[in-house]
Amino acid sequence: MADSKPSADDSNPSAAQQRRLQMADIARLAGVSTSTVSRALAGSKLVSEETRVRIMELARSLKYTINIGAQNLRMKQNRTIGVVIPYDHNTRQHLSDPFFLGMLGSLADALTELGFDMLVSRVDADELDAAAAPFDTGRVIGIVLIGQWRHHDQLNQLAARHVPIVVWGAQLPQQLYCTVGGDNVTGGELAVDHLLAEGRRRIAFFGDINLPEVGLRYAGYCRALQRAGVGIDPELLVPVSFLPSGGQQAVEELLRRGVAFDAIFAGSDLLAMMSINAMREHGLYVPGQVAVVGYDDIELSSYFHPPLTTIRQPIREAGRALVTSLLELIEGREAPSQQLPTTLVVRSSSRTV
Amino acid sequence: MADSKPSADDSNPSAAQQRRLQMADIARLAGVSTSTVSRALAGSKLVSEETRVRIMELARSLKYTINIGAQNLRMKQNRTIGVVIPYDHNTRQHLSDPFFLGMLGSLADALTELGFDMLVSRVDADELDAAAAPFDTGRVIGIVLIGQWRHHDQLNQLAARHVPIVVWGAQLPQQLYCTVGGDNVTGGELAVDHLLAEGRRRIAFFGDINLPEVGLRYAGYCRALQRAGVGIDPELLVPVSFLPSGGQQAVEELLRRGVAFDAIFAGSDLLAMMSINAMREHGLYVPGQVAVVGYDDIELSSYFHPPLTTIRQPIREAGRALVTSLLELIEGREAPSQQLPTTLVVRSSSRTV
DNA sequence: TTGAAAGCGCTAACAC
DNA sequence: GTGTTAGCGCTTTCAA
Repeated sequence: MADSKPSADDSNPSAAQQRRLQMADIARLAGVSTSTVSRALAGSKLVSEETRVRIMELARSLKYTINIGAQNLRMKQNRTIGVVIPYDHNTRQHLSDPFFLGMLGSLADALTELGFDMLVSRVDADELDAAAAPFDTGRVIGIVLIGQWRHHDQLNQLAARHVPIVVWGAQLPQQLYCTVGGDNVTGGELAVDHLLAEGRRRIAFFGDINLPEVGLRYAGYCRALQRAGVGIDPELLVPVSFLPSGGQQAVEELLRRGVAFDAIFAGSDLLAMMSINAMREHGLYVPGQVAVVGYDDIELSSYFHPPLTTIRQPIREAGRALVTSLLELIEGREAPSQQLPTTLVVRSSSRTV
Repeated sequence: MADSKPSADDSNPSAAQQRRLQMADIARLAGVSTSTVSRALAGSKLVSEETRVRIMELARSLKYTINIGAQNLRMKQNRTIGVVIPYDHNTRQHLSDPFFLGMLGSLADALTELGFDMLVSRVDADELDAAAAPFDTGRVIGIVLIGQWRHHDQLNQLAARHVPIVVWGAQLPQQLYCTVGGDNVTGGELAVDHLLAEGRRRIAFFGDINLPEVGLRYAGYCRALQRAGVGIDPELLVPVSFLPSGGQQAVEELLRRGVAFDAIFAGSDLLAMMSINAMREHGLYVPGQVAVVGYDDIELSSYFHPPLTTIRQPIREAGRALVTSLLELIEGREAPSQQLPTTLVVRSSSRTV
């Protein structure tokens, strides 16, 4: 049934779609060869002004567009970038993290601006090999991966296979792949310096420090405390799951432990917000009794009550940086990992007044 | 330079990428023809068990994957869906609306589940024709468009051209395209019924009722008021821009007008949150003096303070519904527009207590 | 059971 | 300037 004459597919009565126009049709209608049409549409100088205009006119009036698949195949080119967001197999977690979604938006904007298409896929984080599938099958010429998690080794393997890939995340030792990420250590320092300046001394840290980025933020936390001559109390480190109830659990664990604290530095804005809510339920006031600093500066942080002090990750710049690094890689050039500056955004949640 | 022998591209010294493996290579290595490889990889019964296993083994060990572009061209198939999010040319607005981003995530999940790829593109809302580009060029077999805005006519034109397209939005008269949307009228009614039940009578409406969805929500607002025998005061209708300052402006306009109000029904959660903040600055307390109901039930609404009462739009179901309707359309079947149920989620921002 | 050959829709030598 | 021809990487008749 394939390889039949190029007749309309009338074997399928329901699909009343007229056969798609192709270059040969335009050529026939214009009384020229397909080569001429191809050249005309490409704006080649090899075809006379007159014919070119005529053909373009014709194509436009018939709403003919070149079949990109065929063109790509022939030209061995492609202007599609893959964006992969791993998901956790166990929690079957949906794509709802506001920071990741924001990054997706930022990448969409950056790619659109440069005339690239964006192919989004989700893969099981435990099968990160699959992240390269759109590249292996030739659908995309490179991949941006959002969500480094704990998959350093698998990412290294991809890079070793020469898959052009750029990862949003932390720069780690023995890293073969290119990362773009925020300056997490400085981010941690900024947060803690600020809290110290506000007179806080018992600063809890909420986050899973096994995740590279969070680990670095904790390192910044420690460094700032040490520099200020404030001891680091391991009791103040509270590991937090990424579940919606994480913030509540963390606050309750802290209370259960009976450790005194007058501030929280949370690994994400979402976590900070959940924590503030949990504390409110327990009669703890922010910032009066506990000052809170979040991380990311997602859009809603400024609308929160109290408006959230946070470490801003430059998400628009991040999108652009990820894309430009990837394009370097694709061109066969070096793309050094880079850290984007993080900044402290002071709002009410941490102000002692 | 093209059409050269299939030798490695060593004219480009920087790109050390070994030539991509292709079927012919596997065939040669296995000592069979490409036809056999093709059949083996497709799991055809026409090839002997033994050869098939041998070839699959070989392909896997060499990490060979079929070039999908070529396969699609030959088979005239394609498993990619386009998701288009128009942007406002004037404001050059970035993709950051939490509800749209959430929808993007939901679509990604739904498509992944069904084994489709998602090609995301942004187009100028004033050139909605461009939304069909990925379809016209054969990149995708259908399009989901998020953001109906005021572009009813342009969308109708696309549908008239037989572009398989499904739009998230309101169902309008003389509509040629398929929409999936929340039940906006009921949403408006639910919100207002609830506020009335809480004893509020002077309910302001924040939103641009020229947008179809918002207009319907306002219609629901009016219907609920009338049913309760409460008059509709046009002074209470406040048009709001989609700028970040929209909430603030709306609140201030209401105060400037000097109209009394004891409740606000906002066209989106974001708007509700901004309004609550603006009121706080003006010494108005929520829900004490003013009860507030939002719309969408974005993830952060429950973390807001006070937790936001809102009309929930079922975003996960929406993603699935959009996709299944589109697939119907692609199969040449009818896809009636549908409304998904909206529900009232009562939280603190509207409770009189 | 396998291979040779044609062709999906396009582009680019190469000839005229 | 324009047409002829070959071929991008794959699938599928058709013949053996």
